[in-house]
Amino acid sequence: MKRITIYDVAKEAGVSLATVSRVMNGSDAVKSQTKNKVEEAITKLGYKPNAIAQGLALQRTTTIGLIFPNSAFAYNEQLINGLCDVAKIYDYTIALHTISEGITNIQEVVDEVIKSRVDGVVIYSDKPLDESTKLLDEYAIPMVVIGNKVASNAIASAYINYEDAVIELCEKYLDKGIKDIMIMEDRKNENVTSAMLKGARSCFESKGLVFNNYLEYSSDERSTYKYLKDYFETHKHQLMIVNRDSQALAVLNAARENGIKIPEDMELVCMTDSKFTSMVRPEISAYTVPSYDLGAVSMRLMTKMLKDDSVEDKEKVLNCLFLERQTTKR
Amino acid sequence: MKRITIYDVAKEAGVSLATVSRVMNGSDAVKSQTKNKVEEAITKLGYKPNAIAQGLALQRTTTIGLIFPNSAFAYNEQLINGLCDVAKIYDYTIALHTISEGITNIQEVVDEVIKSRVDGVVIYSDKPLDESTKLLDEYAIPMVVIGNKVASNAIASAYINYEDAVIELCEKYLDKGIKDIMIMEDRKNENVTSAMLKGARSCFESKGLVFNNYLEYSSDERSTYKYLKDYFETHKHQLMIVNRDSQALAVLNAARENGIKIPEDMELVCMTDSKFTSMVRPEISAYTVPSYDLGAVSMRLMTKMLKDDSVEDKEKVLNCLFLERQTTKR
DNA sequence: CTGAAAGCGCTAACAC
DNA sequence: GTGTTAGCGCTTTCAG
Repeated sequence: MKRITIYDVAKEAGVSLATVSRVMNGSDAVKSQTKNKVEEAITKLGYKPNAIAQGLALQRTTTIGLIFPNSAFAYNEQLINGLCDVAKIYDYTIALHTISEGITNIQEVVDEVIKSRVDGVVIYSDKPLDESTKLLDEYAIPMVVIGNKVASNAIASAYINYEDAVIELCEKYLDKGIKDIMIMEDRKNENVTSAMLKGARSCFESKGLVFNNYLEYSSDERSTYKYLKDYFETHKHQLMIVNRDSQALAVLNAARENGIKIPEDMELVCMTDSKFTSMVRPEISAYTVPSYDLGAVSMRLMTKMLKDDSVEDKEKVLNCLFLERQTTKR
Repeated sequence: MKRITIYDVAKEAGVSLATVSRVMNGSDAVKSQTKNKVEEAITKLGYKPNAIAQGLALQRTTTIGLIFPNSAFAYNEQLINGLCDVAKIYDYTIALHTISEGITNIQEVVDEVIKSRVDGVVIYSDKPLDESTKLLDEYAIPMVVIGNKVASNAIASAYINYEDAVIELCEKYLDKGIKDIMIMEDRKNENVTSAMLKGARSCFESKGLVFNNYLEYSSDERSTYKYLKDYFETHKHQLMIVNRDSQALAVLNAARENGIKIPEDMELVCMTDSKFTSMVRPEISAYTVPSYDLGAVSMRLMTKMLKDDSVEDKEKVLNCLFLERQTTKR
């Protein structure tokens, strides 16, 4: 099918292209009679306006770029849904730019994004932001960063309040006299783990204690399990705090195989709930993370920035909620 | 920062815009001296070509649309990675259009896609294709459909060969004299389950038997578990075949709580492997699905269609491989 | 209320 | 080799 343009519609309706444009955009009052003629022509020809040409003429594309590490897809389904749903509500299209840890040159992605002339860009990052994203700032492209606390004029950010969650958790246990709390650190989510450590430290400090109990190991679930299997032969803690479901499972398996009973001998809390935590036995106590909301809020922030660049509150912090299940004692 | 155009570069370098365009596209031989001047100007000004203007001029956007049900994100991380990686290799950008079961009007999404003037569109679908996608065909937009067997001139497709996998599996068990094989059907993945049933039926038939053992229930993991917990009070099978990891977990839990031992009393095979299948105990025997490849192949198919529209083999079928673990007997 | 025409930034003939 | 110019499809003044 030949691509039909606004000219074709104009000819068919016997008006000028300007008039067609007007009825398309519902702008000025067009005489309802001619309006009807035009609309008939549009449906008759099956005309769909060319968003590219509109983009050129208007200097805006109504698409927002999304920079996302592909390793984060699996546990961010809901976040992406939130992002997409809100984008759809405000009639924005999402241009997806994935980055692969250690493979993709971020510089290149940023270049692409700039070339594509998106109206704004949303960046998800588990790690402190790369230098090269500063280029986006220079080009005055509105940005919202997810998972990072960033302060700037044209940059907004949204993230989960892991720090307070850990403070709450530690406080509860310290109050019960439980001090041997271990945080498992995997380097995949620097921001999250640093917030967790910060929370633990400040909580311990507030009680006149010092927190320095954390396990660092090279990540990937297989080796987490293997690492822990050795580790638990000689170690045990009163409470283990891990970040993701896969780590919690590794703890569960490794502990069991070393005769450590959960929750009797050792308790376990996962900071990021997923549908799997309640599907294994024992069910894993965890914090629900408002992942969908995080996406939705971030995109809403973006649309706001795009509308009036004076957004009052450029930093959105979302809290998570503890779900007591079977890996913690009542 | 003011958006700088090809005119600015031309002025800065003291040449015409055509020359700048030439060095950008590395086309004709440009005198290396002027080429240098231009390149200097480009870097000095930080010029990035406007992809929108290019799109208008060239009548192609180098972006391909991806229509994806948001419910499928969680278990298709690798597929998306495959899609993205290959798109990047061939310098295509991906415009993401999500659809929410029962909420999104597919017609609207298709409209958006057409307006956006993508060069092609990749559609992931667990279900038989919707009528409204025919519009894409009418507009002669190259399509590749993932997870669906579709035949047409401008449509290619790629999918996993679940049918043969099930045939192989059933054959093995029938040969051992095991006939009580149950397939669990969740309506979320119509295409997969229908392929599985087809496989089972044809295998049984080839042995002079009739297969009609399948459980249909309204999906979602919670209720799967609850449903099975009741079901296993009065039922037991020699082999259960399920589609996804969450279903396998539900079987595992429900069976255990009804005193059914796996694999001793009942064996279990999951058709779609995930990282969780080997993280639970017992580890779940499963078929590895070449999910990344499925994405990569699909996108490759797309790029091929975009280059020379005469792609010889428009149907790619990928096989899966059985991984024997602890929920099946040796 | 409607039409004519000037861009938006770039590519691709077509000249020189 | 390099410059000129006519579009690509649409929006938006500016006239009428």
